[in-house]
Amino acid sequence: MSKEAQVSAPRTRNRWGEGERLRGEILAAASRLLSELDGEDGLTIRGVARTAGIAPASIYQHFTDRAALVAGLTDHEFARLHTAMEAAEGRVDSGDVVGRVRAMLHASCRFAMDNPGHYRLMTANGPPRTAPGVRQAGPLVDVIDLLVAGFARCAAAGVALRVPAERAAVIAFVGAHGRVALFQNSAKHTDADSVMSFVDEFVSLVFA
Amino acid sequence: MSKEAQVSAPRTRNRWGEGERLRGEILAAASRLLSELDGEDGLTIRGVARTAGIAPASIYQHFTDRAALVAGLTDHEFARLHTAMEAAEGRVDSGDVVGRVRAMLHASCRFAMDNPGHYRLMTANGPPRTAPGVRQAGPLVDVIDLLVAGFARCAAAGVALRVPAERAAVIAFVGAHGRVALFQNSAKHTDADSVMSFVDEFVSLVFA
DNA sequence: AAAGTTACCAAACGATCGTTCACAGACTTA
DNA sequence: TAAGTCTGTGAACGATCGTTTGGTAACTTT
Repeated sequence: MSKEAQVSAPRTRNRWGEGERLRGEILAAASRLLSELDGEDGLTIRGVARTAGIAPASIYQHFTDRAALVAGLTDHEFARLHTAMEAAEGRVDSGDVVGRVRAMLHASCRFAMDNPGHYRLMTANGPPRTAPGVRQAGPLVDVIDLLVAGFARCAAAGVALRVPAERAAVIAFVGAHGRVALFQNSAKHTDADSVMSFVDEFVSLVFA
Repeated sequence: MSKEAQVSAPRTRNRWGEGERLRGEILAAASRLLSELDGEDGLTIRGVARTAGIAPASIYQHFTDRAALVAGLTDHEFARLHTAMEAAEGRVDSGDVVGRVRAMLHASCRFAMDNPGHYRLMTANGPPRTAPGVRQAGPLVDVIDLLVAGFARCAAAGVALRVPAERAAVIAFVGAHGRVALFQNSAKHTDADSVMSFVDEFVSLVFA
């Protein structure tokens, strides 16, 4: 990886009405950059512009400032995680309700382990300000709700839970999250499978 | 918080042979700075010098560069956590082996919730490079070992464990860690007590 | 008192950063 | 063809950064 990303072609402009497309390219470039230099440092306007092959000024047509960029990137990555979990769930036979929950958790772990920089970004920054008293919202809660729904389907299918579905979802997610965090801190990253089985242990723990 | 920390007195020099003292002051200042501007950004050489009331150049007598500074700060904070856990354990009657483990976990959670910036710094950066094959070392493992010892003492005292002490320690720590991470992401930080009871739930889970 | 050591700082270097502003090329409409 | 709009840039601004260099004042030794 040299210092300069690439000088390449002076970039083919987007056509009319496709100005929004650059926004996606910027987010993709930021995502790529975050993979290489993990840690929120280095995620600079100029750096993103460099890896996207555009001028720094061009970013300001889509993001008002750097904070908006990282916020947009965070949303983007949460959306990726969300769809990855849904896709994983969809690949499991719909009769296997427990397997579907496990699949979602596995997908979540794999995402976190494959994208440590993104995961850190997603968990490091607090949620958007919400009015007090109202139901907590935000992308993280959406992810957990996915699990809540999964556990609720288990209960509905006759698989007994030791705790309410909401509680089970938090336990499983928290266990997976913590185990992955421990994984990130371990020098040997070869034991990815053990993370998965650890998560399975947590899941089987909430069933009666 | 104004931009300039304080211009105050031009600082009273340390006496002979007490040059090492500045090192501690630097770490303390860095710790303070990390509390106010949490997030590893802003933890700059110049910023630390500012809050310590010294010149940026003075830092280089104790830390070769910025990386060494944050490494030193990380060690410093891990040591703080370690002693906090030991102190909490010591405050519980030594006959109450389970209570001592719980006290350590509670202390760990409180530290993490009280010092989100420090906690992030400690968990964000991987461990120091260790030769492959050898026992994993590093401050994080030392903290977990504290829990392993605590659970082992439970087993030795006749309190049956469902899993080996090492496993129990990881489960409890991972649960606590994940729950705290979730807490950090929640907008309402008023439910600190619920974190504690959640952790207790994890602990009681590993006992037969 | 002279020499040496320690503790610390002022000033500057080059680099990078976020952000703004005026402007240019491609395309559409009139 | 002329005017207007959209998509993107080049160049510069002030600020901050990490780090180095060459010192100075205080203190200890001789």
